Amino acid sequence: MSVEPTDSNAATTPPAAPSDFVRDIVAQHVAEQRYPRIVTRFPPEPNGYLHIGHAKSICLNFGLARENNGVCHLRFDDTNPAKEDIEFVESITADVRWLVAGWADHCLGFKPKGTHPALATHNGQPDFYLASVPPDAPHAEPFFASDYFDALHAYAVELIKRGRAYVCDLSPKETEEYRGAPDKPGRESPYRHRSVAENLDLFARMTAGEFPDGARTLRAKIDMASPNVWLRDPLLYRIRHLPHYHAGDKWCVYPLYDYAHCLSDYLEGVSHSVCSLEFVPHRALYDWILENLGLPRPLPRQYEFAKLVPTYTLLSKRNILRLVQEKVVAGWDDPRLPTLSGLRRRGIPASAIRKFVIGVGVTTFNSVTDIAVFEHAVREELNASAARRLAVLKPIKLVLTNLAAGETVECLATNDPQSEQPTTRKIALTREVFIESDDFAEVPPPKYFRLKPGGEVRLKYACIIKLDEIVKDATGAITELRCTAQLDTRSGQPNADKKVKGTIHWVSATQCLDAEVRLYDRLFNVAEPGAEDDFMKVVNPHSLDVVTAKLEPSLAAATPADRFQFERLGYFALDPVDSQPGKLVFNRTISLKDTWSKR
RNA sequence: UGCCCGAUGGUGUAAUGGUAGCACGAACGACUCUGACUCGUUCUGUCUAGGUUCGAGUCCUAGUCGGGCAGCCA
Repeated sequence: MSVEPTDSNAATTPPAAPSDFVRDIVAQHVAEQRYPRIVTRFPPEPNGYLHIGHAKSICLNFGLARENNGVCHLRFDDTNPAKEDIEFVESITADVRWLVAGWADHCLGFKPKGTHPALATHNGQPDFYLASVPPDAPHAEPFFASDYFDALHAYAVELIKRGRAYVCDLSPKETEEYRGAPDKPGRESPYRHRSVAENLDLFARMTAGEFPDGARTLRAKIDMASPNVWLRDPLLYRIRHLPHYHAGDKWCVYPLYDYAHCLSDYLEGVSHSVCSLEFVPHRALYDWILENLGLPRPLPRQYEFAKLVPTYTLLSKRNILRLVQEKVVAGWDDPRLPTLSGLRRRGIPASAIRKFVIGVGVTTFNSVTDIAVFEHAVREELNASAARRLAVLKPIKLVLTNLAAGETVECLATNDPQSEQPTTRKIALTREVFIESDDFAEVPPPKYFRLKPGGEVRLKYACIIKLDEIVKDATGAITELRCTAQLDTRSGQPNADKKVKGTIHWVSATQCLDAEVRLYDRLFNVAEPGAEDDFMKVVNPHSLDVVTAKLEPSLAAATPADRFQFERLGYFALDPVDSQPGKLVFNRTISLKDTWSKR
């Protein structure tokens, strides 16, 4: 059967659920009931801040969960005590919760604080398992791979007993030499054929701290001639005499990523382990470890997708760190950075980030996404939700000569023109007002609709004015514009319908607020800063312009949660860090599209 | 010169052997008390060469181009 879609319904039809190769795979597994439940995970290492690239992974993993009545675990992949810190688990947790709030909160999986995988029996076999709880359950916390160190160690002993792992005494340098090269097979370690008993003994002594860092490793016994170098007896455990920020000082052997990740997924009952393309060669190892342990429950599988690469931005932790350290930006949450904390501070709604990253789709093709797509998503969200206000960024004084000094003319301004039933507020027109200096030109270019000598414009929500005189000081600088207000062109007055080509924004010079406004622009001058020899050479020196603006008085009541459109200028929000009552600081989230200045 | 992966307008993505569509972008126009929004028109595409088929973006073969893989990082 087929039903012809009608155009009249198109606007109200909700957008189709996302469709991509990962969702296709999951749908098939749901259909064949391969897993008791769809469980995904977002597994950051707590060694930096999350950025918009992570948002793509978060939205994919949480999206998979919410579309399949599943759950997505936030798990810290913290197997390297040398790099990780509690500071990052806090910021990452806050960022994830902010991003999914109101969209997939109900899919976020935490676990009871302090719990570790429990040993149980599954189909008559011993099995470790750790179930999730909702994040708002009492004493809930995210998952930590470091909570699995006991289970992981037990699995390692099992691999040794099965003759699938051995303790190797090769030094780091020797290990590298024995590994060979992608086009050249490796050589077997001389320690590869130790007895199970000897391996068990040595691994126990490694764990007990008998050997110094780097002296020995635990390795999987796979195939030193494999064309996939990750299968050439990969390291499972290394010795690190270092305390761990979460696991404490119990351990001096720590598992490596490939060993810990697949088993962490299994322990949590993860069904689909979705990661980025650089892990494709690791997939064979992911499967090998799980398949060689004789595990009783259905095994998770790894699927890979291409990372997000937006133009005019840099995403790697290393590069962002350099921008922070060299003080190109003020910190990890600088509003010019693509970090989630930076974007949030800039005033960008989480919903806009979600709309963007979901909209770009999920493929296995390395692509570059035009940042304009992101900017469009931000404007679309804000246009629908931001309250309209009047503000002047770079003021020039204008005197309405036919108004008395103390006289005020009450005007009604619309708060939400996109709404079905717009609301209004009162603003005062006075003899002296500020207008934007860009809205006046003594020598106007062609097709200039704004204020010019002898010309007329409308003051938004007020009346049409005519420019009579330009007053300059001794140096020739303009000090004020003297105009006549045509009060009968106000809304509701006889000539309200009079048309002029230009409408400009303004604020009363006697009833206004001063505020610091930070005008942000892109951080780089080239589309692909990462492709430069040194991205520091292409930093945009004008990425931040700080002005003292004049705001309409109602903005004194603004809170950091508010989003505003300063009409004809852009979208603005209070800086949640630096703004104080009485000393307001606004960030420009994004400008309005400007098809005029482009000419 | 080993192995793996990929290739659809300027960009991103859809089409699962049967009309190459959507979005961003750009240009032009309409509307406008935001040069915004909205609306309309237009623009540009299946890497190449063979093959299978009634029919190929889709399947096969070869090539070209691009990405990835040799951390005791994740």
